[in-house]
Amino acid sequence: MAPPVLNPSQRDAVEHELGPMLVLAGAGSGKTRVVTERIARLLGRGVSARSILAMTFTNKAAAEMYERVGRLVGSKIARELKVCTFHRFGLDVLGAETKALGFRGSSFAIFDQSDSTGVLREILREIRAGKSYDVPAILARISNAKNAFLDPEAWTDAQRKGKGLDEYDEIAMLVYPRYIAALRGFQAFDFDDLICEVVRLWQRRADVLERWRMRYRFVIVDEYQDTNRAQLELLLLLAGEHRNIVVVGDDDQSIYAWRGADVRNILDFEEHFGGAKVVKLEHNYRSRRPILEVANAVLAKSGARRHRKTLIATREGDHKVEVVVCADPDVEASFVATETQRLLERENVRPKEIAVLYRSNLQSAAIESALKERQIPIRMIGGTQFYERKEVKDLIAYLRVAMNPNDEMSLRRILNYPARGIGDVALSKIIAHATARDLTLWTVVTRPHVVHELAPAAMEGCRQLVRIVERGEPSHEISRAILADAGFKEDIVAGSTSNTTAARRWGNLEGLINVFVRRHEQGKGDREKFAEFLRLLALRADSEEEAAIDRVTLTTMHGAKGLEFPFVFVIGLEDGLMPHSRSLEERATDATPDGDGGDTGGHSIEEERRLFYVAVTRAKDRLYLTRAKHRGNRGKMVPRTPSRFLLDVPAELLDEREELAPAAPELDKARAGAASVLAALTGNPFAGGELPLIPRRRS
DNA sequence: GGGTCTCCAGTTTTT
DNA sequence: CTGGAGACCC
Repeated sequence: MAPPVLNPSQRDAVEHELGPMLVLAGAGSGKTRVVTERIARLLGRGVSARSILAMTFTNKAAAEMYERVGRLVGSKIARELKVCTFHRFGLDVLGAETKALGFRGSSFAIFDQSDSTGVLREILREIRAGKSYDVPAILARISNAKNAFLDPEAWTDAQRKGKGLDEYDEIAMLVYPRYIAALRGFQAFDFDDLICEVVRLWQRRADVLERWRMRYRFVIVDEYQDTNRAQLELLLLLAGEHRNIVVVGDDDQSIYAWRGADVRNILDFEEHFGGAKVVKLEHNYRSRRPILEVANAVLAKSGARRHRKTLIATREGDHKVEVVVCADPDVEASFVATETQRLLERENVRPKEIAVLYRSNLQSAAIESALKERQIPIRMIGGTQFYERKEVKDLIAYLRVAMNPNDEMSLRRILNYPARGIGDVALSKIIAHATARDLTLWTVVTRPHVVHELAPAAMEGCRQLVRIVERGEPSHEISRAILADAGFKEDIVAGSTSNTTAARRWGNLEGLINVFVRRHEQGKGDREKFAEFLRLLALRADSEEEAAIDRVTLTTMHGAKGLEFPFVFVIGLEDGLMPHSRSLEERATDATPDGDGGDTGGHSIEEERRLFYVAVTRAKDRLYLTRAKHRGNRGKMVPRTPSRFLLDVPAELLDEREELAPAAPELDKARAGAASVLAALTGNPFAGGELPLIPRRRS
């Protein structure tokens, strides 16, 4: 792929030694290579591996970087480096500084979204019963405030100064301080805290900051365009003095403003770190020329403030990018599936070389079934993370309580799950009793008879729970016993709308237990390691890798960032979907380039354009862009206009054709049916167990 | 306390 | 058309 010799700008970046540097790395320009070679070079120049910190956004990116550096310098030295996600780094700092934080004990919990949502829901119930709010929406606002490094007061000020405060702003401002207090009550941090609390700690404790500054003399940040204000503050504190900071990123691939990323970080890097060297990597080693021409055409129309870059092709090609205009989504899906099948059968392409990208998850179902009908193996990226699934979290909560009965969040979660007669009334009585006497929740649950007027059923429920939890030291065997005793299977069957969902959920639990078994076999099954594993689960979204599998990838355009495929379909290129209608609603008034008016989350049309650019640049050899002329909108079919981004591309760069009717897959139905049952398990990365037989739900 | 019904809304998502 | 959450009833 990339030539063995570095090009001049790459070499420039690799050889940089001291002081700040911004590497503007266009899509496919070999940035990971630059980062890894630069680390190797630093090491070769005598820099101690222990003083190098490289931060990324995802575990996957961190693992890849670590692995590639290892190949370059040997795993022994690589192990001394700190290569991790931002959040992991935050966790390390907080974990090492529990004393300075004034914590009781040395550990704290990490809350994921659903934990946080639960806490917030409770707060809302307390303060304003009656009206129902979109709790995740409020949480998102609080999260945005944290990402912008605004505490409740600063945030309130900023909000008041800005113009339109809607109901949700008001309510979010009201609950923000309470939310923080509630987390502290649980001795917990949410994801955002892992960054913000480090900054706060460093701000008030110069001595602590100094230690970390001394420790990490060289800081490298990947995907810098995705950093938020809080992360910038962290970097300014950590590296502002020695200024050995290298950031790598591409403002043209900034697609996460809606969750707090602030492109201004990369645009204004030279102001934040004065005298920074800037290197642009514009040679693209991934995509063939016709694909890059489309990508460049998309960016050429950008009205955003940006570091100007134009991708330079290094690979020729004679297939123009194809635009396929389909009658409707069914035709679109059947086109994708038929063409995929053709590639697999006639052109000797492997499934894993193909990807289908869409703007919204809603679009995946049609493609998914069209491919399944033809028995083409698929893998879907995204969707609910394994460890976020309800049933998985339920079992984990049991284990956490078994490990540590004072884990109150987990205890509350399982107290009445599966239902055992402890409803709202009983729960409030138990909590009231505990609070009044300053007892832990667990203490009360083990002695339910002391609670005033507790219903006999609830009392029995408590005893039952205690029996289940106190079965013994948590392990994979105990996990199975918990599932059986607590009645997970029965609850899942009763609560599932279909046999396949029940099978999938039960399969997830089997998968989780498989993970425990594997850890046990690897000698990581002892109490300490198991407890630590349970505690940090929130941080490992994608622990198990399914890299080797040979399947067609289905993912959102967001999910595709950082990936590449020889053959790519980008579907649904219609106004309203891409760009998404939400981005079109935006008040046309505040077009301030660095407008902080974007508290709405910053879904600008320009971000949609960049998203399209990201999608296009995933393709190495061939790119198909599809759209439907009609699409169902809540029931009825509505005519659709082509995406404005498609219209931004000169017609001569595209090869357009129409697809009017679906091509029927040639295949007998019985086999297709069997395929879809099997496919129900494909969402499970650990699919190892057999499909459990679950009785049909009684009707 | 728990099961059923109805109504509403419906981007993107890592840690 | 779907899923989730709240209202409502047993």
